[in-house]
Amino acid sequence: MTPVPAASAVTASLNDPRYYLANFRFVLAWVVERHGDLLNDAEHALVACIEALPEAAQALLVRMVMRKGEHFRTARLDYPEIGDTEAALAPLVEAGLVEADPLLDLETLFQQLRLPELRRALAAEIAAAGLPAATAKAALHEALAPRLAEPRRLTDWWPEAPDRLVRLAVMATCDRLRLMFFGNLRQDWSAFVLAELGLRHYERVAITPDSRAFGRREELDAYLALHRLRERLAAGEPVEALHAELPAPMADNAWLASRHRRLCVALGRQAEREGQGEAALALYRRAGWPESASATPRGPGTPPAGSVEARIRHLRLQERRGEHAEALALAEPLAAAPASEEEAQALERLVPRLRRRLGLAPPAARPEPDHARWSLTLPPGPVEAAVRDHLHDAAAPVHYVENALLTGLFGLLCWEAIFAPLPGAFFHPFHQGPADLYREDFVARRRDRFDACLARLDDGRHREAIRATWREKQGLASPFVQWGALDDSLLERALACLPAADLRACFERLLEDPKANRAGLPDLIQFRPGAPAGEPRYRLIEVKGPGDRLQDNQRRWLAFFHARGMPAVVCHVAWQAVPEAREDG
DNA sequence: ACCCTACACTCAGAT
DNA sequence: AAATAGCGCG
DNA sequence: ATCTGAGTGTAGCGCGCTATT
Ligand SMILES: [Mn+2]
Ligand SMILES: [Mn+2]
Repeated sequence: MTPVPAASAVTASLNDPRYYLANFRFVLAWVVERHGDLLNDAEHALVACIEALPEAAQALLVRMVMRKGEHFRTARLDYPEIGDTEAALAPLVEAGLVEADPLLDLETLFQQLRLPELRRALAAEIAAAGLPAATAKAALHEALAPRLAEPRRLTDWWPEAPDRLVRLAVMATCDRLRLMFFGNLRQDWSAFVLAELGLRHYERVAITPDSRAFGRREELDAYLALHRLRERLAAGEPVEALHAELPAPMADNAWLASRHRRLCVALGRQAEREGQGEAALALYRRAGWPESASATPRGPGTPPAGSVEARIRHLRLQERRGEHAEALALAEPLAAAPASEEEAQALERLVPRLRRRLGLAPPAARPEPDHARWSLTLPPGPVEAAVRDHLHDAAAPVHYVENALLTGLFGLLCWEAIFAPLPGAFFHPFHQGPADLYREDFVARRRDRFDACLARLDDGRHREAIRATWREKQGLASPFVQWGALDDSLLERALACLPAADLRACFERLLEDPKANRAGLPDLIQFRPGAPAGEPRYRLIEVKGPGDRLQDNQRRWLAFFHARGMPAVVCHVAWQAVPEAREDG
């Protein structure tokens, strides 16, 4: 085991005017050391090439890497700590890391030039198209796009341009390095600065040298391929083209297979919006019943391995298309062995609708909502605060906590299990939580650790354990603890009033499906420390204003509270009529 | 986990 | 021409 | 009237600059 250095120990001091270069070089060294076998020759050569550049050139390269897009006007590359931009640029162009005067399509030209510049550069075209001189940028682009489809260089688009334009040629490789380092593409170079500024604090977790996100180059390639398709989807490209390019899911990597399914669902939803019902169904089928393409369908009574959301969307789309019998034939086996509470809940709504449409006997009537209901009429305002203030009493204080209290207590009690240094869970200094938090086997891999943490609920040790973590880990990023939403008095009231058995039940439920059950908890909690013995010393209150309704995850938590005999109510609010603010007239 | 997540709010359509 | 969205930045 | 699904909006570090409408 080598300890991962604390984030604060690896981030460059902001007193260094080229702090960002120090951070970038830290990543280069880290990747070469730990992921060297995943780099091809060209990538190794690129790293060596960068290291051999003059420092000003390296710094300018990193400035470009950290900025948005690949194209830059040289006038916009003006950095005091770098000095002469042209001098710093020359070695980058020489080495092929930056392309001088690249071909630009019209869209890029419009991004790079300001409107007055475009009017000068394209004066002839604007006149030829008969466009008014004051045409707005978007309208100008739309009007000229058909006539100017051919890419040209800036020196051709606008020979009188006062500066040059360059293109960073290594952005894709830098993204790949970033992906190897972070194990995702949502984190970027700013993680270093935010940590250095003290805006983010991370737990230090020991890791093995071989602990990393990717074991094989093909996995990186697969991640990047899915990511590029997702980007094109977000950019508005029609689904048809993307669907055709969808790669086969990676058979031996459950994480990447799940990312593949999520992309299928996203494509399916867009296909629905585009009116491509058949394509949407095919995508949902692919994500929802992934192994049904092979010749090994699972036996009856076993839920499919695919995405619940994909299956439900498939059924709903079939319903909308009038394919009720086909939908029911798929739905009934699922209802007999749902993969999760979410799926069961969705099918409880779907199957009766389908059966009714087909003239079949409705299934047994669903039980009525079994949570307590209150109704209040209050003066208008933010609805949760209105109810909190209405119910609040010195002897029965109310806190507006939503998910923060129960997930926070869980995160504090189970800190050691969550941040346990398992292989593949932590591999850089900027983890909010373990990388495998939402994977199928997250809990199974840590069962004993979680059991040990929860065992403290059985003899009251949990209180001191939670307080200790609250003190010692204060402010460290955690997927469960929102530090700002808790305070000492809330914590002490919760520890005094929440029975350990109730906490244990909630935490077990969280562990059954951390992703689905981490949300949906009621808005308010009221503590009654002085309640007579035998009466509950807390109650949970979900507030609903006019026009709001319970979400699925809220209903599932309420059903759970009811089944466990835990006090939870839904409080429906109506607004008091406000005396009309009269206008003088 | 800033194309994600969580929650409330809004609208439309079915019953 | 004031308001605003997006970006760059530490 | 009630239920349901789908879509939208807000918020995510905070500040200053700038391009655009
Ligand atoms: Mn709420
Ligand atoms: Mn609510």
